[in-house]
Amino acid sequence: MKLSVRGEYALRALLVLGLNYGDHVVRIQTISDDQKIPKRFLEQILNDLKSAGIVESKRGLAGGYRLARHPRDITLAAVVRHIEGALAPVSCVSERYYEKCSCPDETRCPIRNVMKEVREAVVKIVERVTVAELCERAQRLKEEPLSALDYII
Amino acid sequence: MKLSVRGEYALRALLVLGLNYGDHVVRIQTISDDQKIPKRFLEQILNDLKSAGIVESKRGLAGGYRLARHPRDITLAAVVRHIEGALAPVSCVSERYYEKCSCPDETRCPIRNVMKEVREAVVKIVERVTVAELCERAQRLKEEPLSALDYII
DNA sequence: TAGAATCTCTACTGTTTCACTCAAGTTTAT
DNA sequence: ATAAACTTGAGTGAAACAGTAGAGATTCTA
Ligand code: FES
Ligand code: FES
Repeated sequence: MKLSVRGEYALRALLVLGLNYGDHVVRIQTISDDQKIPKRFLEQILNDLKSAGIVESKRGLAGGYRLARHPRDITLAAVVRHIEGALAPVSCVSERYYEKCSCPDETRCPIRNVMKEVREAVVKIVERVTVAELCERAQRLKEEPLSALDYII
Repeated sequence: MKLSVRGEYALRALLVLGLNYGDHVVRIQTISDDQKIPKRFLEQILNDLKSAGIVESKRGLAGGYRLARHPRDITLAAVVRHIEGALAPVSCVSERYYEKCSCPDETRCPIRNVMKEVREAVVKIVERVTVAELCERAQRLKEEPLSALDYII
Protein backbone atom coordinates (compact mmCIF):
# COMPACT_ATOMS: atom_id res chain seq x y z
CA MET A 1 0.00 0.00 0.00
CA LYS A 2 1.23 3.45 -0.92
CA LEU A 3 -0.92 6.46 -0.15
CA SER A 4 -1.06 9.21 -2.75
CA VAL A 5 -1.81 12.76 -1.69
CA ARG A 6 -5.37 12.14 -2.77
CA GLY A 7 -5.68 9.24 -0.37
CA GLU A 8 -4.13 11.17 2.46
CA TYR A 9 -6.57 14.02 1.89
CA ALA A 10 -9.46 11.58 1.89
CA LEU A 11 -8.46 10.17 5.28
CA ARG A 12 -7.93 13.62 6.73
CA ALA A 13 -11.31 14.77 5.50
CA LEU A 14 -12.95 11.70 7.01
CA LEU A 15 -11.19 12.41 10.27
CA VAL A 16 -12.80 15.84 10.37
CA LEU A 17 -16.19 14.38 9.51
CA GLY A 18 -15.67 11.73 12.18
CA LEU A 19 -14.86 14.31 14.83
CA ASN A 20 -18.01 16.21 13.84
CA TYR A 21 -20.20 13.16 13.54
CA GLY A 22 -23.86 13.87 14.27
CA ASP A 23 -26.89 15.38 12.61
CA HIS A 24 -25.31 18.44 11.15
CA VAL A 25 -23.29 18.66 8.03
CA VAL A 26 -19.79 20.09 7.50
CA ARG A 27 -18.96 22.42 4.63
CA ILE A 28 -16.13 21.66 2.22
CA GLN A 29 -14.71 25.08 2.98
CA THR A 30 -14.44 24.22 6.66
CA ILE A 31 -12.60 20.98 5.99
CA SER A 32 -10.43 22.71 3.43
CA ASP A 33 -9.44 25.44 5.89
CA ASP A 34 -8.98 23.09 8.80
CA GLN A 35 -6.80 20.61 6.96
CA LYS A 36 -5.19 22.93 4.41
CA ILE A 37 -6.48 20.96 1.45
CA PRO A 38 -7.10 22.71 -1.91
CA LYS A 39 -10.85 23.21 -2.02
CA ARG A 40 -11.58 22.26 -5.60
CA PHE A 41 -9.50 19.12 -5.23
CA LEU A 42 -11.28 18.22 -2.02
CA GLU A 43 -14.63 18.59 -3.79
CA GLN A 44 -13.59 15.85 -6.17
CA ILE A 45 -12.43 13.59 -3.41
CA LEU A 46 -15.55 13.95 -1.30
CA ASN A 47 -17.68 13.36 -4.34
CA ASP A 48 -15.74 10.23 -4.95
CA LEU A 49 -16.26 9.09 -1.35
CA LYS A 50 -19.95 9.80 -1.82
CA SER A 51 -20.19 7.50 -4.81
CA ALA A 52 -18.64 4.84 -2.60
CA GLY A 53 -21.35 5.33 -0.01
CA ILE A 54 -18.86 6.45 2.61
CA VAL A 55 -20.15 9.99 3.00
CA GLU A 56 -23.41 11.67 2.11
CA SER A 57 -24.13 15.27 1.21
CA LYS A 58 -26.71 17.97 1.58
CA ARG A 59 -26.91 20.55 -1.17
CA GLY A 60 -27.72 24.21 -1.22
CA LEU A 61 -27.07 26.89 1.36
CA ALA A 62 -26.15 25.31 4.67
CA GLY A 63 -25.19 22.23 2.74
CA GLY A 64 -22.15 20.05 3.32
CA TYR A 65 -21.00 16.53 4.01
CA ARG A 66 -21.44 13.99 6.76
CA LEU A 67 -20.46 10.37 7.20
CA ALA A 68 -22.98 8.03 5.62
CA ARG A 69 -22.41 5.40 8.34
CA HIS A 70 -21.28 5.34 11.93
CA PRO A 71 -17.54 6.08 12.22
CA ARG A 72 -17.15 2.66 13.78
CA ASP A 73 -18.36 1.08 10.54
CA ILE A 74 -15.93 2.80 8.20
CA THR A 75 -12.60 1.02 7.98
CA LEU A 76 -9.47 2.55 6.53
CA ALA A 77 -9.31 -0.46 4.25
CA ALA A 78 -12.61 0.46 2.61
CA VAL A 79 -11.51 4.05 2.10
CA VAL A 80 -8.06 3.27 0.76
CA ARG A 81 -9.38 0.54 -1.49
CA HIS A 82 -11.84 2.93 -3.04
CA ILE A 83 -9.43 5.83 -3.49
CA GLU A 84 -6.18 4.05 -4.25
CA GLY A 85 -7.14 0.59 -5.40
CA ALA A 86 -5.28 -2.50 -4.22
CA LEU A 87 -3.72 -2.71 -0.77
CA ALA A 88 -1.34 -5.42 -1.97
CA PRO A 89 2.25 -4.53 -2.92
CA VAL A 90 1.91 -6.42 -6.20
CA SER A 91 -1.25 -7.00 -8.19
CA CYS A 92 -0.83 -10.77 -8.29
CA VAL A 93 -1.58 -11.07 -4.56
CA SER A 94 -4.51 -8.70 -4.49
CA GLU A 95 -7.86 -10.23 -3.61
CA ARG A 96 -10.12 -7.64 -5.20
CA TYR A 97 -7.85 -6.07 -7.77
CA TYR A 98 -6.08 -9.17 -8.92
CA GLU A 99 -4.08 -9.00 -12.12
CA LYS A 100 -1.56 -11.60 -13.07
CA CYS A 101 1.98 -10.41 -13.32
CA SER A 102 4.59 -11.39 -15.85
CA CYS A 103 6.13 -14.15 -13.73
CA PRO A 104 6.51 -17.40 -15.65
CA ASP A 105 4.80 -19.48 -12.97
CA GLU A 106 2.65 -17.68 -10.47
CA THR A 107 1.90 -20.71 -8.32
CA ARG A 108 5.57 -21.32 -7.62
CA CYS A 109 6.72 -17.75 -7.29
CA PRO A 110 8.53 -17.13 -3.99
CA ILE A 111 8.23 -13.37 -4.40
CA ARG A 112 4.50 -13.68 -4.60
CA ASN A 113 4.73 -15.86 -1.54
CA VAL A 114 6.43 -13.15 0.48
CA MET A 115 4.22 -10.41 -0.88
CA LYS A 116 1.21 -12.33 0.32
CA GLU A 117 2.55 -12.05 3.83
CA VAL A 118 3.08 -8.35 3.38
CA ARG A 119 -0.44 -7.95 2.09
CA GLU A 120 -1.87 -9.86 5.05
CA ALA A 121 0.07 -7.74 7.50
CA VAL A 122 -1.19 -4.52 5.95
CA VAL A 123 -4.77 -5.68 5.59
CA LYS A 124 -4.83 -6.84 9.19
CA ILE A 125 -4.16 -3.32 10.36
CA VAL A 126 -6.22 -1.20 7.99
CA GLU A 127 -9.21 -3.50 8.17
CA ARG A 128 -9.26 -3.21 11.94
CA VAL A 129 -8.78 0.54 12.20
CA THR A 130 -11.92 2.60 11.68
CA VAL A 131 -12.63 6.29 11.42
CA ALA A 132 -13.87 6.06 15.00
CA GLU A 133 -10.52 4.76 16.15
CA LEU A 134 -8.81 7.52 14.20
CA CYS A 135 -10.85 9.99 16.23
CA GLU A 136 -9.95 8.28 19.49
CA ARG A 137 -6.29 8.38 18.60
CA ALA A 138 -6.61 12.04 17.71
CA GLN A 139 -8.02 12.60 21.16
CA ARG A 140 -5.26 10.68 22.88
CA LEU A 141 -2.56 12.45 20.88
CA LYS A 142 -4.08 15.78 21.73
CA GLU A 143 -3.86 15.02 25.42
CA GLU A 144 -0.43 13.45 25.41
CA PRO A 145 1.42 14.32 22.24
CA LEU A 146 4.72 13.30 23.79
CA SER A 147 3.74 9.69 24.20
CA ALA A 148 3.14 9.35 20.48
CA LEU A 149 5.86 6.78 20.17
CA ASP A 150 4.08 4.44 22.55
CA TYR A 151 1.44 3.71 19.97
CA ILE A 152 3.72 2.32 17.31
CA ILE A 153 3.16 -1.26 18.31
CA MET B 1 5.13 -0.29 -0.10
CA LYS B 2 4.03 -0.68 -3.68
CA LEU B 3 6.22 -2.57 -6.11
CA SER B 4 6.55 -1.21 -9.63
CA VAL B 5 7.35 -3.54 -12.49
CA ARG B 6 10.94 -2.38 -12.16
CA GLY B 7 11.06 -3.55 -8.56
CA GLU B 8 9.43 -6.84 -9.37
CA TYR B 9 11.98 -7.44 -12.12
CA ALA B 10 14.81 -6.63 -9.73
CA LEU B 11 13.63 -9.22 -7.23
CA ARG B 12 13.14 -11.83 -9.90
CA ALA B 13 16.59 -11.21 -11.28
CA LEU B 14 18.08 -11.52 -7.81
CA LEU B 15 16.22 -14.76 -7.33
CA VAL B 16 17.92 -16.17 -10.41
CA LEU B 17 21.29 -14.93 -9.22
CA GLY B 18 20.59 -16.41 -5.82
CA LEU B 19 19.75 -19.81 -7.26
CA ASN B 20 22.98 -19.67 -9.25
CA TYR B 21 25.09 -18.32 -6.44
CA GLY B 22 28.72 -19.39 -6.68
CA ASP B 23 31.86 -18.49 -8.55
CA HIS B 24 30.46 -18.21 -12.01
CA VAL B 25 28.56 -15.33 -13.41
CA VAL B 26 25.13 -15.27 -15.10
CA ARG B 27 24.50 -13.43 -18.36
CA ILE B 28 21.77 -10.84 -18.67
CA GLN B 29 20.42 -12.78 -21.63
CA THR B 30 19.97 -15.87 -19.48
CA ILE B 31 18.05 -14.00 -16.82
CA SER B 32 16.05 -12.21 -19.45
CA ASP B 33 15.06 -15.47 -21.11
CA ASP B 34 14.38 -17.29 -17.89
CA GLN B 35 12.22 -14.60 -16.36
CA LYS B 36 10.78 -13.04 -19.51
CA ILE B 37 12.14 -9.61 -18.74
CA PRO B 38 12.95 -7.17 -21.59
CA LYS B 39 16.72 -7.34 -21.92
CA ARG B 40 17.59 -3.66 -22.28
CA PHE B 41 15.37 -2.80 -19.36
CA LEU B 42 16.98 -5.51 -17.26
CA GLU B 43 20.41 -4.08 -18.09
CA GLN B 44 19.39 -0.83 -16.50
CA ILE B 45 18.05 -2.53 -13.42
CA LEU B 46 21.09 -4.73 -12.84
CA ASN B 47 23.34 -1.74 -13.33
CA ASP B 48 21.33 0.04 -10.72
CA LEU B 49 21.67 -2.90 -8.32
CA LYS B 50 25.39 -2.85 -8.98
CA SER B 51 25.70 0.77 -7.95
CA ALA B 52 23.96 -0.25 -4.73
CA GLY B 53 26.60 -2.90 -4.11
CA ILE B 54 24.02 -5.67 -4.29
CA VAL B 55 25.40 -7.38 -7.38
CA GLU B 56 28.74 -7.26 -9.12
CA SER B 57 29.59 -7.79 -12.74
CA LYS B 58 32.20 -9.20 -14.99
CA ARG B 59 32.60 -7.64 -18.40
CA GLY B 60 33.55 -8.96 -21.77
CA LEU B 61 32.88 -12.33 -23.32
CA ALA B 62 31.76 -14.80 -20.69
CA GLY B 63 30.80 -11.83 -18.58
CA GLY B 64 27.68 -11.46 -16.50
CA TYR B 65 26.39 -10.76 -13.02
CA ARG B 66 26.63 -12.40 -9.65
CA LEU B 67 25.54 -11.43 -6.16
CA ALA B 68 28.04 -9.17 -4.46
CA ARG B 69 27.29 -10.69 -1.07
CA HIS B 70 26.02 -13.97 0.27
CA PRO B 71 22.29 -14.42 -0.47
CA ARG B 72 21.73 -14.57 3.27
CA ASP B 73 23.02 -11.02 3.58
CA ILE B 74 20.75 -9.40 1.01
CA THR B 75 17.39 -8.46 2.44
CA LEU B 76 14.37 -7.59 0.35
CA ALA B 77 14.21 -4.35 2.30
CA ALA B 78 17.60 -3.26 0.98
CA VAL B 79 16.63 -4.08 -2.58
CA VAL B 80 13.22 -2.45 -2.49
CA ARG B 81 14.53 0.62 -0.74
CA HIS B 82 17.13 1.11 -3.41
CA ILE B 83 14.83 0.51 -6.38
CA GLU B 84 11.56 1.97 -5.14
CA GLY B 85 12.47 4.28 -2.31
CA ALA B 86 10.48 4.38 0.91
CA LEU B 87 8.79 1.29 2.33
CA ALA B 88 6.39 3.47 4.30
CA PRO B 89 2.87 4.12 2.99
CA VAL B 90 3.28 7.86 3.53
CA SER B 91 6.50 9.84 3.47
CA CYS B 92 5.98 11.34 6.92
CA VAL B 93 6.56 7.96 8.61
CA SER B 94 9.55 6.94 6.54
CA GLU B 95 12.83 6.61 8.44
CA ARG B 96 15.22 7.05 5.52
CA TYR B 97 13.08 8.93 3.02
CA TYR B 98 11.28 11.20 5.41
CA GLU B 99 9.43 14.16 3.98
CA LYS B 100 6.90 16.06 5.95
CA CYS B 101 3.39 15.95 4.60
CA SER B 102 0.86 18.72 4.47
CA CYS B 103 -0.85 17.83 7.75
CA PRO B 104 -1.23 20.84 10.04
CA ASP B 105 0.30 19.08 13.05
CA GLU B 106 2.39 16.03 12.38
CA THR B 107 2.98 15.15 16.02
CA ARG B 108 -0.74 14.82 16.68
CA CYS B 109 -1.80 13.20 13.45
CA PRO B 110 -3.73 9.97 14.04
CA ILE B 111 -3.30 8.94 10.42
CA ARG B 112 0.44 9.14 10.77
CA ASN B 113 0.01 7.12 13.92
CA VAL B 114 -1.70 4.28 12.08
CA MET B 115 0.65 4.47 9.13
CA LYS B 116 3.56 3.98 11.47
CA GLU B 117 2.07 0.65 12.45
CA VAL B 118 1.67 -0.29 8.82
CA ARG B 119 5.24 0.67 8.13
CA GLU B 120 6.50 -1.41 11.04
CA ALA B 121 4.52 -4.42 9.89
CA VAL B 122 5.92 -4.20 6.39
CA VAL B 123 9.49 -3.53 7.47
CA LYS B 124 9.38 -6.45 9.89
CA ILE B 125 8.77 -8.81 7.01
CA VAL B 126 10.96 -7.46 4.24
CA GLU B 127 13.88 -6.85 6.57
CA ARG B 128 13.79 -10.46 7.69
CA VAL B 129 13.39 -12.08 4.29
CA THR B 130 16.60 -12.45 2.31
CA VAL B 131 17.43 -13.62 -1.18
CA ALA B 132 18.51 -16.88 0.41
CA GLU B 133 15.07 -17.35 1.91
CA LEU B 134 13.54 -16.52 -1.45
CA CYS B 135 15.54 -19.39 -2.91
CA GLU B 136 14.47 -21.75 -0.14
CA ARG B 137 10.85 -20.84 -0.71
CA ALA B 138 11.31 -21.39 -4.43
CA GLN B 139 12.60 -24.85 -3.61
CA ARG B 140 9.71 -25.64 -1.31
CA LEU B 141 7.15 -24.37 -3.80
CA LYS B 142 8.73 -26.44 -6.50
CA GLU B 143 8.37 -29.60 -4.45
CA GLU B 144 4.91 -28.94 -3.12
CA PRO B 145 3.19 -26.30 -5.20
CA LEU B 146 -0.19 -27.27 -3.84
CA SER B 147 0.66 -26.38 -0.29
CA ALA B 148 1.42 -22.81 -1.34
CA LEU B 149 -1.42 -21.51 0.75
CA ASP B 150 0.16 -22.86 3.91
CA TYR B 151 2.83 -20.22 3.79
CA ILE B 152 0.56 -17.23 3.80
CA ILE B 153 0.10 -17.25 7.58
C1' DT C 1 45.61 -9.33 -32.93
C1' DA C 2 40.94 -9.27 -34.96
C1' DG C 3 36.32 -10.14 -33.73
C1' DA C 4 32.41 -11.22 -31.25
C1' DA C 5 30.02 -11.32 -27.07
C1' DT C 6 29.33 -9.10 -23.15
C1' DC C 7 28.59 -5.16 -19.85
C1' DT C 8 28.30 0.46 -19.50
C1' DC C 9 26.50 4.89 -19.93
C1' DT C 10 23.51 8.40 -21.54
C1' DA C 11 19.68 9.84 -23.69
C1' DC C 12 15.26 9.56 -25.65
C1' DT C 13 10.15 8.46 -26.14
C1' DG C 14 5.38 7.40 -25.71
C1' DT C 15 1.95 6.50 -22.13
C1' DT C 16 -0.13 7.01 -17.89
C1' DT C 17 -0.82 8.95 -13.41
C1' DC C 18 -0.92 12.87 -10.32
C1' DA C 19 -2.43 16.93 -8.38
C1' DC C 20 -4.80 20.19 -9.26
C1' DT C 21 -7.81 23.99 -11.78
C1' DC C 22 -11.82 25.80 -14.30
C1' DA C 23 -16.38 26.56 -15.96
C1' DA C 24 -21.02 25.97 -15.92
C1' DG C 25 -24.88 23.91 -13.63
C1' DT C 26 -28.19 22.53 -9.77
C1' DT C 27 -30.08 22.88 -5.20
C1' DT C 28 -31.68 25.21 -1.11
C1' DA C 29 -32.07 28.64 2.99
C1' DT C 30 -33.28 33.27 3.68
C1' DA D 1 -34.31 36.81 -5.90
C1' DT D 2 -30.01 35.84 -4.37
C1' DA D 3 -26.09 33.92 -2.55
C1' DA D 4 -23.91 30.06 -0.74
C1' DA D 5 -23.32 25.65 -1.08
C1' DC D 6 -22.73 20.96 -3.73
C1' DT D 7 -22.30 18.59 -8.93
C1' DT D 8 -20.35 17.37 -13.14
C1' DG D 9 -17.12 17.02 -16.60
C1' DA D 10 -13.39 18.62 -18.75
C1' DG D 11 -8.65 20.43 -19.07
C1' DT D 12 -3.62 21.02 -17.87
C1' DG D 13 1.24 20.92 -16.62
C1' DA D 14 4.58 18.09 -14.49
C1' DA D 15 6.35 13.89 -13.11
C1' DA D 16 6.81 8.91 -13.08
C1' DC D 17 6.76 4.62 -15.61
C1' DA D 18 8.21 1.16 -18.81
C1' DG D 19 10.69 0.61 -21.91
C1' DT D 20 14.02 1.53 -26.43
C1' DA D 21 18.21 3.03 -28.76
C1' DG D 22 22.97 3.86 -29.72
C1' DA D 23 27.64 4.36 -29.05
C1' DG D 24 31.35 2.83 -26.16
C1' DA D 25 34.40 -0.11 -23.15
C1' DT D 26 36.08 -4.67 -21.77
C1' DT D 27 37.45 -9.35 -22.26
C1' DC D 28 37.65 -14.05 -24.08
C1' DT D 29 38.90 -16.82 -27.98
C1' DA D 30 40.44 -18.07 -32.39
S1 FES E 1 3.78 -14.20 -9.54
FE1 FES E 1 3.57 -12.09 -9.05
S2 FES E 1 5.59 -11.67 -8.38
FE2 FES E 1 5.82 -13.68 -9.16
S1 FES F 1 1.34 13.89 9.46
FE1 FES F 1 1.58 12.66 7.70
S2 FES F 1 -0.45 11.92 7.48
FE2 FES F 1 -0.71 13.40 9.03
